[in-house]
Amino acid sequence: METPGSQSSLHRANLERVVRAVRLAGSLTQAEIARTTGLSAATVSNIVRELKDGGTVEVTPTSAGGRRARAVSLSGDAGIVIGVDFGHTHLRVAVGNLAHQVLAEESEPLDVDASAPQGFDRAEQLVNRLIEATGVDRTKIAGVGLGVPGPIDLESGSLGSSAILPGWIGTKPAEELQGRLGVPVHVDNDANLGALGELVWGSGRGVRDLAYIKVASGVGAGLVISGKIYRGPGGTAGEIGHITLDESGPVCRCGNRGCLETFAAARYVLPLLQSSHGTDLTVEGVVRLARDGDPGCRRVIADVGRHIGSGVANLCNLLNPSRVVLGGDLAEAGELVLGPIRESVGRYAIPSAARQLSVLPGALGGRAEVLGALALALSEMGDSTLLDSTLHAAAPAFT
Amino acid sequence: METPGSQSSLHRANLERVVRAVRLAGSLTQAEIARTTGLSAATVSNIVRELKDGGTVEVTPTSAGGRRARAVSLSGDAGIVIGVDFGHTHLRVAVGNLAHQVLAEESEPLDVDASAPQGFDRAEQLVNRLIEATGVDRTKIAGVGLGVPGPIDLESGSLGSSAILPGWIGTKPAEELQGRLGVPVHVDNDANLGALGELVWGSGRGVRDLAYIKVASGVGAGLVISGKIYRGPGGTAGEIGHITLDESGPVCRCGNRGCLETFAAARYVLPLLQSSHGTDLTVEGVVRLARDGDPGCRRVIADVGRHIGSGVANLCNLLNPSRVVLGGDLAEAGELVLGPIRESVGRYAIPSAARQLSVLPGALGGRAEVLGALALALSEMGDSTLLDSTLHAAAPAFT
DNA sequence: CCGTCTATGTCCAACTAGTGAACTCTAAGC
DNA sequence: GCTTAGAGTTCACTAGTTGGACATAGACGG
Repeated sequence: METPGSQSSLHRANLERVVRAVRLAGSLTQAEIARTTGLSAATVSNIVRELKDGGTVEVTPTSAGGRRARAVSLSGDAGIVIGVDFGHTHLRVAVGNLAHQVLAEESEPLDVDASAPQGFDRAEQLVNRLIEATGVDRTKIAGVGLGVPGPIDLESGSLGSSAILPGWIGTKPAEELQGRLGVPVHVDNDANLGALGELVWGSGRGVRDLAYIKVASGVGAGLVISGKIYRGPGGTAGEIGHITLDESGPVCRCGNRGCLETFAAARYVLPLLQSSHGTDLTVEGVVRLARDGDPGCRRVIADVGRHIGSGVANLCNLLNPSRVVLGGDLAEAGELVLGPIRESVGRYAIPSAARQLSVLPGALGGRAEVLGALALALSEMGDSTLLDSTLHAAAPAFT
Repeated sequence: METPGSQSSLHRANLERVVRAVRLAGSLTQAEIARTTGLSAATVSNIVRELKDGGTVEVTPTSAGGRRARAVSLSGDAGIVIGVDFGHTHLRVAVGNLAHQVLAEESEPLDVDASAPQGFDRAEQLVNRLIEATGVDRTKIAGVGLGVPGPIDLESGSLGSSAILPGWIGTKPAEELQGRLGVPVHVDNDANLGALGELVWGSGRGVRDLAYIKVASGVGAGLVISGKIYRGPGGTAGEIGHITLDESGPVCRCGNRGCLETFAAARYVLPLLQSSHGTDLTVEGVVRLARDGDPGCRRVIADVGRHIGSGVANLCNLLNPSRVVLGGDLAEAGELVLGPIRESVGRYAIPSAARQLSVLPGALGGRAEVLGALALALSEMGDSTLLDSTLHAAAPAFT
């Protein structure tokens, strides 16, 4: 069964091919599947029957455009995936199906002082609430994607140092949640998930290489290379927030000086405006004021943009992505921040690398990470979990 | 024949599997092939027969250890690949076979004033000389890898601006050489090929992610991600030489200021020593003097190392490779330059990314690029050229 | 309203390719 | 000399894809 290179593995690959084609297009007729996958009509016929029997796919006898085409689409309840995202102040949960449809989504404020167990309790409750609300079958849950705002150690799966709260350091979020929900949980940091979210549903659609830059309390980047998250051998790729811009700049929480983060992250930038604009400013507030014309806020945002642009220029020289997507609250500032970023990139990156680059704001706002968590669950389960169930379901029918 | 998902494609994949297993191990018995590939003994038997008939593989009736095992190895003359490398002052050619053995290698000085056609003439001659010297069959040449010291435009295949000589700009080296030699030529820049060379034969063996930093007249990096050269969507990834270290630093040939290159490349560094050490210094000379204890040269090399280290730290934060290999003449300085690099990396990179990083000197010296060109020819042809010939050769035997 | 046309989906026979089991072969060990 | 164990081969079987024949049903033209 598990032998690579056997015909059954080929069959499996073909099943995946069909499922993927259907998923990408949303709905296809068998003839279209045959054309896009390159498989013969006969093979497609067999595979579709098998998938239909397994419940993965629905065949609607559509009498749509023409003669007698039956539209094949992923059946909505074939499998459910869940995305959970712990933010600095929010907890977000989304429920989706294998057809890449988001069935429900909800967020609630997360108390900054909450301990890790409390956080997981809240997450579990919210997940349960959404499951009930959408009325999906719990046994259909194929996987959960989990986003945490901090580095995850690949080997141990534990949360590293620069996380939101000291109390969460060393916890193993995936294990924790898996224990509560009883389904496989895959975890990654918020920047990577944001990248994945924008790639699948947002500003990164249609691109294979993408850098998602998230500016919030810290600055991080999620890198997508050839359609996959790139984490690096040690799992800490994308730490754009700690590239050095000024060797004698402000001391950063990482211990170095003049990191990009010290010029762009909320915790370092907001204090600049405290004396003039009061102490309880938020990034959102600054953005709102800037849009309304406040010159101080505009200036600060532009400066942040320029610094981010320097970092992006480095990224651009090294990796040459075709698209950079800006996420986080700051992205709401639109051209006020994107303009300076582009200007900086144009100045500091080599022209051949900068020429093809497009810098866009994220299209999903704060939802990027939850949706990315959904996408993670989908991609981590491969299509294989789905297909396994198909095979198992189909097997009795043949004996 | 070209349909994906068909049995023939499966068969092809299995052929490749076997060839790869044999190549990696050098020599295997059929039973061992079966174990490592996961294929059944019967299948292996068939595949080996097919490959043997096609001439790709040799079966030596070894009466080695035990009962009756026949060692299967790639036949040395099944296919020949050639690597050609144009350096700033050298032309290097290597001839190898599919078993990853280098059969011959030769270099000669290349006149810096040579025009592009002269250069290609010389390359053609040298290739012919080596082919004769090794006595290989010209018809067995499966492909040629070509290295050029400048950026290659992916679409047009023409040489970009920052190349060695103005006269070469706009030429299409691959076409040029392909026309003369009559076999497929694949071209890439020297940094990428150096990375590939070190990956396959040098300091990068056994690693999947590698950054090769070449310091010469310019500074460039070749990035290997998941075992493959990463060029980026625009083909200009790895331009580590032009990340900005000091916004008000020296003006760089790229138009920006304070690029890493202005602190590390020969053309900017050698003048520093001119007043004290004379005008006709070379990097090699500086390295030699430094090893003999010359304090000025040591200082300059250490400074270069520190600056390179800053760039590597950025690279490390963004990409988190597990290994960085230093190439070019400067690598000969060994610890004199590696020490400061490591120190800088330790200072400017975030600890979790720096921890697992090893910084090594290249093991191949000036040969890295030619050998990389060989590897490029091997990888570009995939195993498929090889397998095609097998299939074609085998086909008549069946009819 | 009816025949023709065309694209869809299904069925069947042919073919490709991998697999387990039985078999042969060789050298080592007792 | 006999046994044994691992290596490689052969053969019958099975899984799975494919091309072609066939049935179907709407569109189009008369």
